[in-house]
Amino acid sequence: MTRQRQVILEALRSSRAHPTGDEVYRLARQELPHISLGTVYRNLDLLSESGLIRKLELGGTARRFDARVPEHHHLRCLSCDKVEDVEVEPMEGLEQSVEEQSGYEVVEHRLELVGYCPGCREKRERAGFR
Amino acid sequence: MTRQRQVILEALRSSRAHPTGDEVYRLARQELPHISLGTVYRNLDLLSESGLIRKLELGGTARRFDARVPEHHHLRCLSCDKVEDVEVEPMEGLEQSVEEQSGYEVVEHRLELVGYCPGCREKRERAGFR
DNA sequence: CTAACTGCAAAAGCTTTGCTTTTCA
DNA sequence: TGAAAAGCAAAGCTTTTGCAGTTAG
Repeated sequence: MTRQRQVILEALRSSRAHPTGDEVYRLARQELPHISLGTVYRNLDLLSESGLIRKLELGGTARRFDARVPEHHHLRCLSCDKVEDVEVEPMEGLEQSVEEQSGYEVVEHRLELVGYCPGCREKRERAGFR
Repeated sequence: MTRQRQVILEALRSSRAHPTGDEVYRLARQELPHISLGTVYRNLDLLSESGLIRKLELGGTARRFDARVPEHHHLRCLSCDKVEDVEVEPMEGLEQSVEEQSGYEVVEHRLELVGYCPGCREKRERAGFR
C-alpha cells in the first residue's frame, strides 16, 4: 500500500461523484502534484481487483469508479452526465432465472437508469423541451 | 437513404452479434469495399437517432449496435466478450418509483447481466477455476 | 535485498471531425 | 443545383504499456 494508492483510495472515498479516471487523477494531484496518470489507472485496476473499490461500466465513453462496494445501481443524467446512486428493491431470482434460461454462469447484474436530473430537467423545460 | 446507409442497416439486421463500430465496418466492407470508417460511425449515429437501430452502452470499451429496437436486455460473457439478448420479465413500476425517489425524469433503464457463457464456462472449469 | 511500484512518455483503441469531392432529390 | 453525405486522413479522448529509476516490506 503505497502513498499514491492511499491517496487514490481516499480521493474516491471522499467523492460522491463516481469520478472517471481522469477526475481521480485531478483529485489525487491536489495531494500529490507529481502523481502520474499511469499510476492512477494502474491503482484503480488493482484496487478494483482487490475489491476495495468498484469499476463501473456505465454508458458514455469513460469508465467511472466508486468506493461504495456493496451492490447498488446508478442513475445518470443525459444532459450533465452526473451519476448518482439509486436504491432499487433487489430483483429476486433474476440471476438464477437467467442462468437457467441461458446456460451462463451469471456473476452479477448492473442496472442503469438514465434520464434528466432535477436541474437539467428545469433547464430543458425552460428551453421549450416537452 | 444512401447505399452506404442501407448496407450498414442490413449488416446490422443480419447479425445476431451486437457488433461494435469496427465490426460493422468490416461487415459493410464485404459489400462496399471502399466505405470509410467515418461514414460507418456517422450512419450508426444517424440511424440510432432516428430510432431504426439502438446504440448500446454496455460494459467494455467499445460501443455496440443492435437492430432489434424494442426494449430488451443483455447478457455479456466476461471471457469472450460476446453479447446476447436476454428475456427478463419487465420491472413493473421501476422507473416511476425512481422518479419519485430522485426527482429525475427517467427516460429508460438498461439491465446488463455479466458472466461466463457455456463455452467459456467449460474452458474455465477445465483450467481449474472454481 | 528484491519484488512491486512510480513517473514519464509513447502507443494503442475507439470514435469524432475537418475538408474536399460526390451524390441524391 | 443546393443540401446532405461520402471518402480520406488527421485529431481527440480515454486507457494501457515499456522502461528506467525508486520504494516498501
